[in-house]
Amino acid sequence: MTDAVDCDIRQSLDRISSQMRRNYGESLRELNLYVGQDNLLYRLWLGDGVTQMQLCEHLKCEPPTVTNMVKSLEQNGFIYRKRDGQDARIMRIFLTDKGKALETPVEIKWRQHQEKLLQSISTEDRLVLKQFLQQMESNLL
Amino acid sequence: MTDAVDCDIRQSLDRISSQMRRNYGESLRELNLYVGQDNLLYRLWLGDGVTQMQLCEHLKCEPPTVTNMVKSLEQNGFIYRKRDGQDARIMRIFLTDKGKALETPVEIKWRQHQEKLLQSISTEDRLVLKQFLQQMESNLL
DNA sequence: AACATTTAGTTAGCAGGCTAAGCATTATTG
DNA sequence: CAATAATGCTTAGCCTGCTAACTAAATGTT
Repeated sequence: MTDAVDCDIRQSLDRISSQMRRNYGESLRELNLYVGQDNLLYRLWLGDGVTQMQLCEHLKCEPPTVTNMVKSLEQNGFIYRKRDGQDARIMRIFLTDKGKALETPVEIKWRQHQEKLLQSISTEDRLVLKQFLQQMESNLL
Repeated sequence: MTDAVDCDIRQSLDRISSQMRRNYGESLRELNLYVGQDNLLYRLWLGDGVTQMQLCEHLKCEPPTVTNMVKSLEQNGFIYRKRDGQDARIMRIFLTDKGKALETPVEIKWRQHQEKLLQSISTEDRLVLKQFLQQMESNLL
């Protein structure tokens, strides 16, 4: 009995995350971005000149992933890389004007997507839901 | 105010799903499987000789993805493909003994993973949580 | 019967994501 | 000071996942 419920929860989470990714990703294509790249840019909008290791931590992914994402974003003219003067191992990542210009349109898309996800869930319920999610999040560590 | 909560929910979902994928995927590597392949096999454990289109529907993904997954699983000896006698366009997918043998170990890993995710959440709370997730799921369609 | 359309899968090429291995460069330590 | 270790990043190769364009087979239509 409880098994059926548990099972649904895990599968439901899977379905939600993949559908979220699909929908949001599709929406981002209108800005010439791929899903995930917005999160890298988000870190840069908070502050430029960050190292790739710092991007790793923010994105919670491995260095090769960041290498690839940075390469793609650079080729599309959203960011540029500059070797650090002090430490020649370090690559610092900066926004181009094109990259800066995306902040507002991405935020709009993000809000739209969020609204769609949470429609018809009251503010109180959202708080309850948030608790559950935080619980699961810490369970996974 | 509400924005902060909403934002946390979306990000929380993202973090949970990627962490789930990482943890469960890592666990599946012990069985020589990649995350997602278990779901394809799961469909076959319910019944063999399914077409790739049916696998698409079950996995909720596009045909090329199934082509790749099937190729990989075939190369690793978990499944085999057989052209349909009636309709030569159709490829029917069958489990090998090696593929059949994975059912129990995968189920064990799945349960372990599920238990970890939902630990310290009561049965009643799980039901409430499930409602929220189903609401979000239908919101995305 | 001949042509057009739909269906099932494949291929190529791209994205995010991973591991393993390698390469500089910097820091540590004998 | 020289050998070693740690750090930051890249490359190669694999995974799921996508779209666009293709092939081959079955079905519809004229």
